[in-house]
Amino acid sequence: MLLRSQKFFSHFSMDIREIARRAKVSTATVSRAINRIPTVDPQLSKRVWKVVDELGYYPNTQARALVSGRSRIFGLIVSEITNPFFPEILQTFEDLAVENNYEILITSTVHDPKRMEISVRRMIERRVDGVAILTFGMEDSLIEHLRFRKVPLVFVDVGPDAPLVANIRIDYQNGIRQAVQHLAALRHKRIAFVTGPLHLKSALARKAAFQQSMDEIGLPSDLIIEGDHTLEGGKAALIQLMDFRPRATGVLCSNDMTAIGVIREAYDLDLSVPSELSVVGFDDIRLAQFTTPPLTTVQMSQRELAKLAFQALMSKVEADGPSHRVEYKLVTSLILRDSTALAPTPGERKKPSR
Amino acid sequence: MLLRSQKFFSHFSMDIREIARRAKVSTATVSRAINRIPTVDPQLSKRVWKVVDELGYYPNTQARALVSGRSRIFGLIVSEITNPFFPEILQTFEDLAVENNYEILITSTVHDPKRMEISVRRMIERRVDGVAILTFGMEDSLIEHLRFRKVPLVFVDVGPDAPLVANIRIDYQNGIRQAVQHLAALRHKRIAFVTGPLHLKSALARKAAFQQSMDEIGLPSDLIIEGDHTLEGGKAALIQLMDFRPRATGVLCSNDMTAIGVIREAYDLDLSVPSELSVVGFDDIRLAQFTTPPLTTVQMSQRELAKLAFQALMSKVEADGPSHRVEYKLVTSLILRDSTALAPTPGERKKPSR
DNA sequence: ATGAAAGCGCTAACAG
DNA sequence: CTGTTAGCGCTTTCAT
Repeated sequence: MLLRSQKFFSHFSMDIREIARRAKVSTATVSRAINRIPTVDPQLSKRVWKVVDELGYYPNTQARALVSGRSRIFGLIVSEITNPFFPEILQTFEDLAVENNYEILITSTVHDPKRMEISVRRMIERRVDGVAILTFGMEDSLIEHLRFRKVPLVFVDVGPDAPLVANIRIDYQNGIRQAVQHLAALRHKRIAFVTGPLHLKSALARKAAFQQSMDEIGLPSDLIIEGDHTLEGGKAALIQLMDFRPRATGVLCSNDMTAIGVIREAYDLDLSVPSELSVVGFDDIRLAQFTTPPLTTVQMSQRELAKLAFQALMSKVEADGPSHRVEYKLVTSLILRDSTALAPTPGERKKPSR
Repeated sequence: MLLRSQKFFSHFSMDIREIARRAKVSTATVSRAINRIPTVDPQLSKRVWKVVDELGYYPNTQARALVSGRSRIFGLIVSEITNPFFPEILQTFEDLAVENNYEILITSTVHDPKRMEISVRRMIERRVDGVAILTFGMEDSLIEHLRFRKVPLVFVDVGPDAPLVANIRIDYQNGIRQAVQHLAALRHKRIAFVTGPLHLKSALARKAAFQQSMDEIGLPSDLIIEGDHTLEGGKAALIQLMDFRPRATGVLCSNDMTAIGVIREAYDLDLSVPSELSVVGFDDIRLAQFTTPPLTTVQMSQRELAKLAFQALMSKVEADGPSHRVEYKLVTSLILRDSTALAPTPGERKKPSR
């Protein structure tokens, strides 16, 4: 009671009733006007909007969500925000959220099973309208929690095949084939591959794509080193690679961080990139443009990926009928920069070892 | 009616009443038990929790927020998520959010005044409990919207001095002085500074700190080039710098991206870093570890900054009384990596121009 | 200590 | 086309 009377004095907590009163209409009409229901009399609508603008009224989304049963929030679960792969994705989600009047509930599992669990709980408590799961690997039981509550889901590569679950399949082969053929065209014969952690589907798929691409052009894919998608892994991989004879003159990496590690180790070994060693990455994170030299890499467009994911969620939410299962495809392709060059002629080394 | 009876069959949309029924208590007791109000009978509490766990009940945060008047959401407004300065900050916010049972509403203005406006609107509509504004520059009128609604705010460097507004002041001087003295100790006499966009307070402050630090040790600060905090700006700056005689042997940059641009241009000019040119950055973004060579830079801890911001908001929210104005301080300091070395001896150049 | 009941701010039947 | 009214799921007096 006291609270309500206070509102007469400070109108910083306006509600729809107050607007109704001042515009001399019912709350229903205010609601309709604000939601631009076409059937409202333009006269009344104008009156309502006038008051709304004058008072700086903003509808309370919580209340809306409560009654409408839709929060207009999408969850986004990533494995680590600081992984350079994700900021671009988040930005794209943000852009689309603004465009479509949603909010993003971002969550970062930091590879911790407990955090994943919390992550899912948070999504459910906030009653998100859908979740994009961009973490490489997640407990099935957690996914069940979401599916149980009929929350639309979208995965990359690893999603279960079920209703209300969309899947974005990455075509690794295309980009990796281009990379291999690019190196081959530069007369590289000894082309190595540094893998990611081999328990990840995506890392496995990249490796397989490499092998197939080498097969296609009759080159042996015997120079395969296991990495872990980190800079340190890339450094270690190059060191191992130096022991092989004949030496690799080109290295294709399972992701960009690995490639950056390779470049870094090459620098430490006084091995010049690209004149003595060509390096190709994968992902095309923003950082790839900023290395010295700028990295030739296989692009897997983060913007495109995010767009597909967002659209997948939107269509599941808007869809009334039993939504058809949809598969989305994302193609990869090579981006040429300066970390690749003609293979060095055998026997000739530009710099003597220091 | 129909809706309610459906719930008998599919319990995926449990509510507090259903829990109450099954635990044979009132909804009030359920609420109390869940919120761990100490006065509830342990017996009843146990009964409630049993049902809650069995049914996988998660309270509806929207409803909670509606009645409690607190959303447990903090807004975070940044200028661009893809700016490498921010992911670490967001991750820290995320960590603290999990710890304290909040959510983060992230918003990215992408330097667009319209987006800023939308950003503020979104914050208000979702009834956030506080907003951290980490965008360099924002319309006063927008800030007014938030202040008007008594939303606690925290700024970095640029906040107005008002109640409910916290401010984090950065001590640029400390780190920049260390950088200057580091270069001086390496016998650099010609030390240049590449500024950021000079309409930004933070850029101005860095430049001033440089000038003062040079003064302190009796070196002239005549080599100042205006940059724009981008890689391209850094490249352009170094080109300009090459015209000055005697040439600069050390360059301090207003941020890391600029420094990376300088390194990149040096590479293009076949000028070796650090043996012919020492480069120092500012911010210590993650990327700084990944450049070739790794960048010596002034650290402004993003984790620390984020922590201060989050705590500032928390304390404003929890505080009941008229909150005392608080100023937080963040100190900067030099991180040594490999982009700096002894100044080259005059007259001696290792490589002839190519 | 527990329960009944009144709302939080909004939308959506349902009447008129 | 507009208004009345019954909730959405929860917390919180106020009685008991």
